[in-house]
Amino acid sequence: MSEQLLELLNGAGVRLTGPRRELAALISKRGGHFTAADLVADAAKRRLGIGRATVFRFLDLLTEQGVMEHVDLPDGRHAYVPCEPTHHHHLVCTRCGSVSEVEDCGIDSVTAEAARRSGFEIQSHRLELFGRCPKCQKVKR
Amino acid sequence: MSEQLLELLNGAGVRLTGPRRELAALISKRGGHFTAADLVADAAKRRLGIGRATVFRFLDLLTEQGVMEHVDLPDGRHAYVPCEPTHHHHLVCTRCGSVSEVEDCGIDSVTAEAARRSGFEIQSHRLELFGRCPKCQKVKR
DNA sequence: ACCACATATGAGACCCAGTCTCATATAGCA
DNA sequence: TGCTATATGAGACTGGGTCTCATATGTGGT
Ligand SMILES: [Zn+2]
Ligand SMILES: [Zn+2]
Ligand SMILES: [Zn+2]
Ligand SMILES: [Zn+2]
Repeated sequence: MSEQLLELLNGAGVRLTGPRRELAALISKRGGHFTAADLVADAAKRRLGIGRATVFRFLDLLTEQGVMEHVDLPDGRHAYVPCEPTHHHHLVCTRCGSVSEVEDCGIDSVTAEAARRSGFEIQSHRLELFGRCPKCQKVKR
Repeated sequence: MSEQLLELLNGAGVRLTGPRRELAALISKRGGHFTAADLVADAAKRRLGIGRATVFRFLDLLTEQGVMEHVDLPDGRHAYVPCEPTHHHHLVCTRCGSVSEVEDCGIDSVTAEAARRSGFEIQSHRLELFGRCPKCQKVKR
């Protein structure tokens, strides 16, 4: 899992440093979305002396490479989620935090219709879906 | 324009105070999206002695009443946009900042399809569209 | 018109996410 | 092994937003 990340970075003319390996491992161990503070805390707990700035720089790097994205949770928090470098949208489980990805599933017709009605020329869009993953649906409310 | 806001607040068991009237006027004068800092600056410029906290409290109040929403601009900035209290989405002009609203235009079928494929039970979604408004399309790049 | 009291306000401390700077360390390559 | 571009850590700094608390004010009842 974290090998994928490192392999990708390797092929992008980027150095494979100690802190980056460790952060990649921490991220893949989380599996779903997380906040920057979560990652910083993870690193602190393991007493790897990784600085705040390095964490943010690494998140930026992954984002540039297209394997990480920002998501604004319904409660307003700002989270990061690892993902594939193709255009897609996120399904975020509001209970356990797991994230699935979906391709467009026809949203292009929605944006086209919105453009037609409004006269806007649409350049980009952002769609996020929030709910309960299959596992969490089985848990009693 | 700002009368609408005040009228609405009046009907919601909320006090019609001086600062609220003034802020309502400033907001309606802006017309599109704005940041909290913009509003604070507007108020400061007029030397109404309105405190930061009051501005944020008023924005929260309007949000609770459903006539204001948060939008995260593509550049990551956090903006507020006045709008109708029904479910809808925003078309934000990235050049002049004006905002249009669109109803769902068929996004329900998109979310339904995503739910079917993923097994998620979808509770809410967020869709934002960014582009150029009709006016700004006429401006040379 | 007045009062009483719940509610709203302003000032400023505070918190948290994210950025910047700069001196030091290190990966990758000759 | 050594050189150099690149990455790092510490900590200052910024900007958005919240909290506290003493004071002010809208509003409903008289
Ligand atoms: Zn779940
Ligand atoms: Zn899409
Ligand atoms: Zn809206
Ligand atoms: Zn425009």
